[in-house]
Amino acid sequence: MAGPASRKEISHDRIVEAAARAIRRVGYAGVGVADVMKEAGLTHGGFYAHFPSRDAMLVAAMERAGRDGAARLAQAVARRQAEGASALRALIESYLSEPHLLNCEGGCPISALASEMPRQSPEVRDMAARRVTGLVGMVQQALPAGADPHAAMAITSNLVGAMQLARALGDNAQGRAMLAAARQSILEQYDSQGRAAH
Amino acid sequence: MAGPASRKEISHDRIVEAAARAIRRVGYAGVGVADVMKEAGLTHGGFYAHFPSRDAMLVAAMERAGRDGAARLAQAVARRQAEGASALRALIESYLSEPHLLNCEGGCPISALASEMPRQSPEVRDMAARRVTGLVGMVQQALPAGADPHAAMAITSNLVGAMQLARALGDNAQGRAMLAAARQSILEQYDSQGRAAH
DNA sequence: TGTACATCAGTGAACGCGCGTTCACTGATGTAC
DNA sequence: TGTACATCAGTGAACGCGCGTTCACTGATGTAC
Repeated sequence: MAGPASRKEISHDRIVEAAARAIRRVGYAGVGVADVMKEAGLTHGGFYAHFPSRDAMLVAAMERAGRDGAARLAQAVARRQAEGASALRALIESYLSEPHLLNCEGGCPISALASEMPRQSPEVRDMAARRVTGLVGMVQQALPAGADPHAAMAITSNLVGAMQLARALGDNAQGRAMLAAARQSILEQYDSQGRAAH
Repeated sequence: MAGPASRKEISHDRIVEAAARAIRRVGYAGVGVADVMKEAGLTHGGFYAHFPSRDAMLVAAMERAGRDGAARLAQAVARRQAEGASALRALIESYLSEPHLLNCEGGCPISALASEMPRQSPEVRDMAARRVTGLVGMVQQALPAGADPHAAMAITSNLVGAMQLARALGDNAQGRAMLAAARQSILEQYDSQGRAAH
């Protein structure tokens, strides 16, 4: 990544970025090579100078989406912690927030793609599994040092499940109730201050 | 549904059943009209005598999958309750079981399809939302009478999230750990006997 | 600095292929008398 | 009971269309002298 990026590297980056957004917006099965290239400002013919196959693009897109999603989440968490929230509360309230509910395209790729993962190629599945492990790790770090790793896994599955069900129900009272229920339940069980604060 | 089923009704039923399995196996985006008809023992040409469109089939398939999944789950729950488990424990251990992890095609359509739901037609989304509400209802009934409805929502999202992440991780130690973590966490928080029993 | 050439990134037409959908037809089932 | 006809469920070929992939070509960039 160091050094001046060549013209091709710049294009490659734009393609990956477009693909990372596309998989979260329309799903693995919904992304087309031509659409992604168009969104990157190119024509479809040049695609195979950048990737050996559509599947290889999916792998790169998943990696990028995971990295971006994690970075964005970390930012939101830091903001909330600066306002005095505990690490866990900051994470839970950032992840299960209304902006994240609405912004699937720019959010966590696990919530956006979880049920499609078992149907992907081994390469895509491996990358996806790594992203899941990464999210569990972020949750683990928000817990007190030495916390049971099972807690981080359980919280992660609750985060992902709640966001997906909320999106399935839609941007309405039902969807928001799903997010609120999960926030409340997790904090009640795992946040030392319980649901008292905020 | 009463009365002797006509030849066409029998075929229709076989098509819906095949579609209900197909959506859970390959996802909404992965099912094709011809595949479903073939699995039902018919040729694709006759499809439009049964449904006005592929999308209408998806709606019927979702309804059937939800009904079947719920019935199968209720059976498993009853079996476990007969062995002395609490209603909640029976539900959690049935849903987050290894057989359910492996049998996506015959299991809960919400776990199989959650992340694809926001991308479907209004008709499919409506049916899917009804199925989500149904699963929340089953959890609610397994909780003590008068329990906070938020608890049922939180538990449901944890169930669905854990099953999806476990499937994403695969049928290995990681996947099974995800299921175990969620089972433990839910029972610890909501089962009156905590994690003592069993 | 200027010229000639090689390299490179991207273009756009073309390819097979499988999809959802349509439709003329077939063969079986049911009905009328 | 037997015959003639109408109805019905399903068949299989065909349709446009969009997909992933390939490839001959173009025009810009970089290099040699």
